[in-house]
Amino acid sequence: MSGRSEDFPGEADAAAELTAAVGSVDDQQQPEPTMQDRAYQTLRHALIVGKLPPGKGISLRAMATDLGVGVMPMRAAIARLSAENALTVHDNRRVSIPDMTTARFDQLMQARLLLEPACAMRALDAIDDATLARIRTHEARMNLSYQNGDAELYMAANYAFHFEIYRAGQSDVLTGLLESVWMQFGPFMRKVYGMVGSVRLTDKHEMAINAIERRDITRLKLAIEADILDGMDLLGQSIFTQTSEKKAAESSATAGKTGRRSGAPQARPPKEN
Amino acid sequence: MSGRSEDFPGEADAAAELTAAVGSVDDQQQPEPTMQDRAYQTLRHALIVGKLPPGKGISLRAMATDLGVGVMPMRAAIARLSAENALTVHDNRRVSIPDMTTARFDQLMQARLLLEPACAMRALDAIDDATLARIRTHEARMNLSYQNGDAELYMAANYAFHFEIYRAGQSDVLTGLLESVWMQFGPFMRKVYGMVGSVRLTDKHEMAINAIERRDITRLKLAIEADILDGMDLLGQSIFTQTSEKKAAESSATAGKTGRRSGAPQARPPKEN
DNA sequence: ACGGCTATATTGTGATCACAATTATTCCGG
DNA sequence: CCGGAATAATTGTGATCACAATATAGCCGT
Repeated sequence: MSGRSEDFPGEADAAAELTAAVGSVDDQQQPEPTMQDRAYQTLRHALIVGKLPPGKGISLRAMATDLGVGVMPMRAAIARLSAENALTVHDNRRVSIPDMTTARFDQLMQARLLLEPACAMRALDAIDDATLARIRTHEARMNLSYQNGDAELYMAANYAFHFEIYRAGQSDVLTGLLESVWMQFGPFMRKVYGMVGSVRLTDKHEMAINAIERRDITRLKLAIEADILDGMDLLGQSIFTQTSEKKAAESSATAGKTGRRSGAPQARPPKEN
Repeated sequence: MSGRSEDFPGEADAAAELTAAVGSVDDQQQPEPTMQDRAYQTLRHALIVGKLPPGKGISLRAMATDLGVGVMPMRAAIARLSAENALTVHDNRRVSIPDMTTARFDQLMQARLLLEPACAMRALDAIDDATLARIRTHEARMNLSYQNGDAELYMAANYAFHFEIYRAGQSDVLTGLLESVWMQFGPFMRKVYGMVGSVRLTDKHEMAINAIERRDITRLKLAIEADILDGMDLLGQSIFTQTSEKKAAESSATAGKTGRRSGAPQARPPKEN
């Protein structure tokens, strides 16, 4: 389990892996962050970057000792992530990374398709040269990490790219909702780590940058939508074993209605990994 | 109730008022809820119903003694609500109800307009007779509380009405995002407590029910959008002193771009209120 | 009477201990 | 060799104490 190529770097003892390079994806407050913020940011980064597998159980004390923080800050961090639906709390009072189902995948994609184009449109003419330069930097970092095969860095740059645009829209409400969505979406990416960019479709990020330069709002919207749909196809066809290939087409996110219901919302003993 | 008609029931000593009728707006888990869940549900209900004024400071120990719970459960509840952006945590490490600004109001309305019609459309043909009966019950409760002038009950029934529909869409992701939005939106309602339904526009809830009965998806979408826009006009014109009346038309949520930026995200000492 | 300084009170953060419940492990009888 | 019962370990929840930082009240000098 630990040595496979398509598997995870440090699955059981993700301690050192988690703490590495935490502040790269998000940092914006200087008044010396608290310990619970450090714990939160570490876990958050691991989630967005796809470092944590779906269904993995999260133990309070174990994670605290792994991360080198006390139990109390870790408790606050886990509580916060649970509130953001980035962690699932079962009725056993035990928390874990949410499971991966086609229904949840479609829901997350629909949320992205509803919110992200709107955020981008809000942001369009609020993007000044400095912001555009940062956006280009993120895209360059993406291409670089793509060539190097560094999937985690690729994910981090992808997150930074999108949210650099969305935050320019100056809607804390929408970006807050989207951060929750991305944290829920991150663990899905883990399953396609080996094949990130295996089929390199036309880069929708360049299209988005061009649209921003030309202040073309409809093209920007289309670029964001196309980028989301690309990822949707890539993940949807790789994660879930599609027996009937026509289902991939009609299970579109905007169409919704996956038809499958989960019965009790969350009532299943979580496996430790 | 006890005091002025348009004013709040118990502003400073909201202890007994907060604990009253907490499980009416939301209850769904039987394995004896924990103390932190009780505290969370109480505060959550107070937020959705509009019982808490914007800008009000939330003290951990004070709120704990007021609610009759320990400090630790209250800490967890506040942490959870802060993560859902229902409470604002300042860089002073001090939390408060978010402030009321036109920018935030527009952002919340845009989020509602983006998510709620989509949720309703998802739900349409998943609404069976039992669900429709519950929806009618909520609407009846709304009309009743409207006649009695009970604004809090009106708000609770309104929440129940909408989410009875949205939850039928079976998208935990979208409903989770919407719950955050509604908790942020609740305190805005407090400012128009006296004038709820003062101008009784055509009831969009009946229109929604009719659309559900006839399985008319476009009419349902229009009904939800119209309901949101009605509340937007009602609140937007009452809360904020609109000097130029044309601004009310062009500050539409879908258009976004309120133009006002808040500078530092959250850095202002909260008044205890 | 008013402004600036000190002292008191209250705040959030974090550690440590205790407890009940659940899970994992061990051990014994078959 | 296997299955079930009893023990041990680990889990989340909550209380209590300690501490530094902030806000409030009080006071005195002008």
